[in-house]
Amino acid sequence: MTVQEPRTRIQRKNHLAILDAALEVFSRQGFGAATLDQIAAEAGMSKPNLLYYFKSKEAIHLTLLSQLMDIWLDPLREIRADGDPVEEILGYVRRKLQMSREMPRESRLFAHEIVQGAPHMRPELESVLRPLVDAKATVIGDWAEAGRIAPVDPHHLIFSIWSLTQHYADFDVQVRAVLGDGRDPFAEAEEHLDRLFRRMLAP
Amino acid sequence: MTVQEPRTRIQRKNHLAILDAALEVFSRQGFGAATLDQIAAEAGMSKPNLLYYFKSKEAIHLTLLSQLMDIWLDPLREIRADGDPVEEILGYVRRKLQMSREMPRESRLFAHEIVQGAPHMRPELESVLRPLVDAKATVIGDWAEAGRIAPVDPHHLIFSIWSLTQHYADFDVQVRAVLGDGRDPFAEAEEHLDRLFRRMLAP
DNA sequence: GGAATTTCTGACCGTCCGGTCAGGATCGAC
DNA sequence: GTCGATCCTGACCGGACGGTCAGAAATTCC
Repeated sequence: MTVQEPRTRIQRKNHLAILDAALEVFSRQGFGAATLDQIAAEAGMSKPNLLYYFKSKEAIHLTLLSQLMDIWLDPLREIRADGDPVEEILGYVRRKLQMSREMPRESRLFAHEIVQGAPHMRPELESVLRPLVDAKATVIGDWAEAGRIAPVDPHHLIFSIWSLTQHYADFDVQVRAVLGDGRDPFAEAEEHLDRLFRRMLAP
Repeated sequence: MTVQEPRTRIQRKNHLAILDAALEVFSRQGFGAATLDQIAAEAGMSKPNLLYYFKSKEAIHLTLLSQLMDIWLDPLREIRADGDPVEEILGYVRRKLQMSREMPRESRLFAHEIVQGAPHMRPELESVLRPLVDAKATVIGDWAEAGRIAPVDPHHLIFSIWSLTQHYADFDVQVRAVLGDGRDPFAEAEEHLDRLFRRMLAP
């Protein structure tokens, strides 16, 4: 980011416009295939003006990714050790599926980054993602040991939740091609996943 | 493809070398971000020579994708209506997970294509994927109605199998970053998914 | 209303991209 | 061993790319 804390009204507006346009383009095409001209056009400004606000294509991408990591993990942070185990995990599933529905661009941006080997995010995977997952895995592991949910590998349970929910955003085209028109993939997914996890976790 | 059925020994060798190199590069970077120079270098030949065998970058990509669709669906085709329901579905899960382990490049190539909205595969999703999935969904639906497995939406069950197994190939970097060194994600996944689907499907 | 600052633009640059081409090297059949 | 077909290369092309720059337009502040 060129400017750390946008001061003027115009700066705030254009920063947002650029980041939104970049999210649109990066999530559709990936970082490498996206072009500054596309982003500039999507944001309704000229390329040099775009580069007045962000010093490079990479800078835009990094800003998006760093904002994303926090948003992405919030639903996981909400899991409470003192809640009802099944309902806590099911709540997490529901929140994650809702994010796939409401923020599919963010999901695809993340997918692009990881599929390509996380060239810009590897450090944060280790320093931010892993500790949080480990903490919550401990909570889940304790629930399993106490017999409050069925025995399960907590890390792989979390992977399962990620993959099952993000699938509906990242592979949206495939899901809709298979289901055909006139169906609501996300509504069906909510019921399906609710059933799946209730069965899986019932002690 | 320039040559429909490679005749000479050299043609066969170079075709394979190019397709393997292209799979490597496309699966890492996606179609748009990959370059012919990278593919040529990976295949150990010059760019003009590469273009002697395939008439364009797109032609290589399309060849890979059309080969992929068949390989990809083979495990699904193997599901037999006259087998034991739970074991048939678990066999499918196992075969699919094995593909993630042994063919992660193919998995990622497919992921890139779908995440980007399937610009080259949309027709085949409708004409090849959907009919096959519908057929197998009918089989699974019959099993559920007969009470031989628990009630489940067959299409979403198939989506679940896809997402849970492909996750270990496509998001390999993330899985390993979270699990840390010295673990075998695929071995753990096999046990985890076996448990998950047995619980989910038990009548 | 005018100076200072911020915002914006058209023209441009070097590089890399997908692809072409003329011709040279190599191979296989006889 | 020679001759035609196949295989391969260096040099090159037009276009698109990320990014720069000098200066014009708009905004802000007094």
